[in-house]
Amino acid sequence: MSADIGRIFHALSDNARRSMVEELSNGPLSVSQLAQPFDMTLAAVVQHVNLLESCGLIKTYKQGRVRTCELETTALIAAEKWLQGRKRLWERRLDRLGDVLSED
Amino acid sequence: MSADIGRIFHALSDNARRSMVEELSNGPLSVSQLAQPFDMTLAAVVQHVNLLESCGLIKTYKQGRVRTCELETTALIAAEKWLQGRKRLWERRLDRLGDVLSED
DNA sequence: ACAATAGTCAAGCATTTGCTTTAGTAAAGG
DNA sequence: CCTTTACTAAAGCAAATGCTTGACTATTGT
Repeated sequence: MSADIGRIFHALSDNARRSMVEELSNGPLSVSQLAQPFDMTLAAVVQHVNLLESCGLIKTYKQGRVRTCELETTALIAAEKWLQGRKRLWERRLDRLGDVLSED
Repeated sequence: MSADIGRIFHALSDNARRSMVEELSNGPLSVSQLAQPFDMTLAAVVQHVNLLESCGLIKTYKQGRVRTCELETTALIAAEKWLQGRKRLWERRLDRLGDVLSED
């Protein structure tokens, strides 16, 4: 569970993979379509796609010879929740601190 | 701006650094205190702290010989916003798709 | 049947990452 | 003053990462 969070953040730390996720948030694309904006081999793009799928950021299905990639929100939500959790703890602490300071 | 997002995600992709952020969300700690739970040299922890600070996840100030680390929410919020943005686009697209399908 | 398209697999390679060790500096405490 | 504490800076190293190339498979179009 919390080990997966690391893999999600790692996936999103790469500029190319983050761009791919951005493209896919506008709708599904084939691997070749996804590869088009990038100055790298199709083989490299496939490796990125595999990594994105393995950590649950995208889902893919193949029909005929074309593999279609589609965004999956579950990993996105998991990462969001982790960030919110840290922020919430921090803010709650500041609130308690404020309470103590405003005592008379 | 969007280049920084990559550095934030990269910082959070490491288990040790993510644990440090988790610890710091409960309140500020000195570098030595922060290092205590980890099976690694202080020098290694300092390197993590430097990286966390350089991408805006934490803030540090030194007084005497002790350097205190404190969580900063700005980077946390930036990452959260990016994730929300992707999720929102994707969900809006699903909504439009639903509208088209429910036409009579 | 033959070629073009779409993707896959494996090996190899330069760079980056996460550490370590060693050698320092500066502030506190006895 | 001398030692301990808290951290820092630099060099080095093994493992991981992001690519490439080359060879290959499976589907589609002519």
